[in-house]
Parts: sequence; structure tokens; C-alpha cells
Amino acid sequence: MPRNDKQVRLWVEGQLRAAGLKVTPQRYAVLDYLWSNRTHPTAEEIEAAVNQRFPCASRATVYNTLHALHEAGLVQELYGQGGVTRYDIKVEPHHHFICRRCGLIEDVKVERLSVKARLPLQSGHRVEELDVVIRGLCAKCRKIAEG
Amino acid sequence: MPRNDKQVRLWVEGQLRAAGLKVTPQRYAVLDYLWSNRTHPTAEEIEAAVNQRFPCASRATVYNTLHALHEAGLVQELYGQGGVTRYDIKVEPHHHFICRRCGLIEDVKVERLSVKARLPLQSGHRVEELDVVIRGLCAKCRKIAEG
DNA sequence: ATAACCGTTTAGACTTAATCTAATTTACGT
DNA sequence: ACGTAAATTAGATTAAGTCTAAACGGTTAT
Ligand SMILES: [Mn+2]
Ligand SMILES: [Mn+2]
Ligand SMILES: [Zn+2]
Ligand SMILES: [Zn+2]
Repeated sequence: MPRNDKQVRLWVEGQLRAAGLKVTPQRYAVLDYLWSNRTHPTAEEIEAAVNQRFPCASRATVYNTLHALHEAGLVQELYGQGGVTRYDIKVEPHHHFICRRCGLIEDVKVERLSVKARLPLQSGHRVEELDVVIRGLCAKCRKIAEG
Repeated sequence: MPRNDKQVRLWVEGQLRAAGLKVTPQRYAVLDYLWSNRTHPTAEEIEAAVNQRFPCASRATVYNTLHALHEAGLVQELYGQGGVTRYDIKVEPHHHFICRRCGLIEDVKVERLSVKARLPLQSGHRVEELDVVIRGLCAKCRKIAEG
């Protein structure tokens, strides 16, 4: 796990190369942003952040990159209410709490959840991944709702 | 659990009234359709099905109804790849398997999965619901992919 | 039954996340 | 350096879902 800027650079480049992707400034910027911002940003937020200093990535490229990273298993896509996909770097597996009122998304460590699937399913499907979304009211919205 | 048409009619009407909703032909049609079609249809599919005989529900009404039923806890919304929400009547809790290749959505009985959340979360959030999505390749796509 | 109220329905315009396209640029192996 | 396949781009396009203001119709009270 990289600690300083140089290590992050090498890690990001290594991850891209390992996924068979050319290392472009755009891809670097997107993956570097996701590495240092675990806030489940939307594609639009990523585009804005990445283009803050020197505009360098078009919308199409941001989407292309995110899809490539997703297929490479480096990035998780979160589909939620509102039809806006959010993106999350996949450094270690974790689940999510989502507040139904304010939309807050919070990581939930796997240790706080015990999920055991009786696998493989009888149907012959191959299970690759288990996404758990805990829904409810965050502490803040709870206060408001409970009065 | 209703068995014949008349019982279904009474059940559907009762559910609507219990949710504080007026019983309109449009709402009846949507809920009745979801009762008898557990295929995770999209709003568009529901609209088409409901309007097959006598057009009676506009797009806005289909969405209004689905949202009302969702808020009443009668209908579950499934957000997935492609930004198209799918709807599922909530008769008994269950989870879902989704094939990443062909998009197949299959119910997974809760008995096949043991999910235990160490709750409540320390954060003070109120947990209301646990959605589990099992992702992978369905038997059919598995064969194609594995050659 | 009648009336009146307010929740519900409606068509169609509108918003916007995401995709598509075809021309241009660029990373990288040789 | 060069050549080529891969990647980027601006802008048009698609389509899921929302919004609006006018008309309608369940429900309840009389
Ligand atoms: Mn996360
Ligand atoms: Mn289901
Ligand atoms: Zn909240
Ligand atoms: Zn499949």
C-alpha cells in the first residue's frame, strides 16, 4: 500500500499496466483521484475534479476510463436511487450504508457484517461478488425524523 | 396469501387502502401486475403491460404509483447497471442474483444466504433494510464464457 | 342521491446521465 | 524516430425519469 506521492504514482501506473491499459494522463488522473478520494463520487464530480488544473479529460474519456477500470476489477460501480452511478476504488472489499433521506453513503467494514452464502447456487451460476447495501436513516436524519 | 382472482382483488385493494392511497384503476392495475409478474419489470414494461387492453395509465402515473408503493413498503426498487430501475413486489424478503453478462435477475431465497449485521452500527444510524446482490455469471453465460 | 373537496391523472415538454461517432491525437513496441 | 493500434475529443444523440398546470374522479359528508 503506497504511502507517499511517488509510491502512489508507481502503484497507479502499475495497476493500469497490469490491467493491460496504456498509461495516459487522463487514466492516471482518474485513478489517482479515486485513490485519494473515497467519497463515492459521480462521473461528473470526477470529471470536474480531474479538470480543475489543466482540462485534460473529456466526459467520454472519463466514462471510458471508469468502465475500463471497472472491467479490470479496480473500481466498483454503485447504482442507487436517482440513476446516478457512483464510483469507488476497490482497494479492499467493503459494503455500504446508504441513508434513504439524505443519500449519505458510508463504508461498512466487512468485519461488521457476517455474510455467508450457501454456494454455489444450485442453479449452476458462478458467483463472483457479493454486494451488500444497508439502507436506513443516518444519525442526523434520524434525529430530524424522530423529532 | 390470495389464491383466486377475487381474493387478489381484495388483497390489492386492501394493501392500497392500508397505505392511505385511493384505489384508482391505475394503481390497481400496477399492483395487480406486480403481484402476478415477479420478473423484475421496468417502469416501461409495466406501463406497456398495464395499457395493453384499455390504455389507462400515463407514464407519469406509473411512476407516481411505483413511488407511492415503494414508500408504502409494498414495492422494492432494484437499481442496476444501465440506469434502468426495476420493480419487485415485496411479498416476502429475498435477495437477488444478477448475471453481469446477460443481465438475468433471479430471486435468491433468504435461506440460501446467511446475512448477519453486527448492529446497530456504532455510528448511530438506524438500519431498516439489507439488500444483497450476488453478482456473477449465470449457467448459460458461464458455458459461453468458459467455451 | 348530490355535492364538494382534494388527491390523482394526464399529455407532453423538459432535464440530464450516459452513449455514440468519426476525426484527431498519442502511447509504446520495434 | 517510426508506425500502428489504442485512446481522446467535441458535440450530437438517446432515453429514463421528472415536472407542470389543467382536467378528472374517489371518497366522505350531507
Ligand atoms: Mn465505499
Ligand atoms: Mn425479486
Ligand atoms: Zn441522512
Ligand atoms: Zn447470463
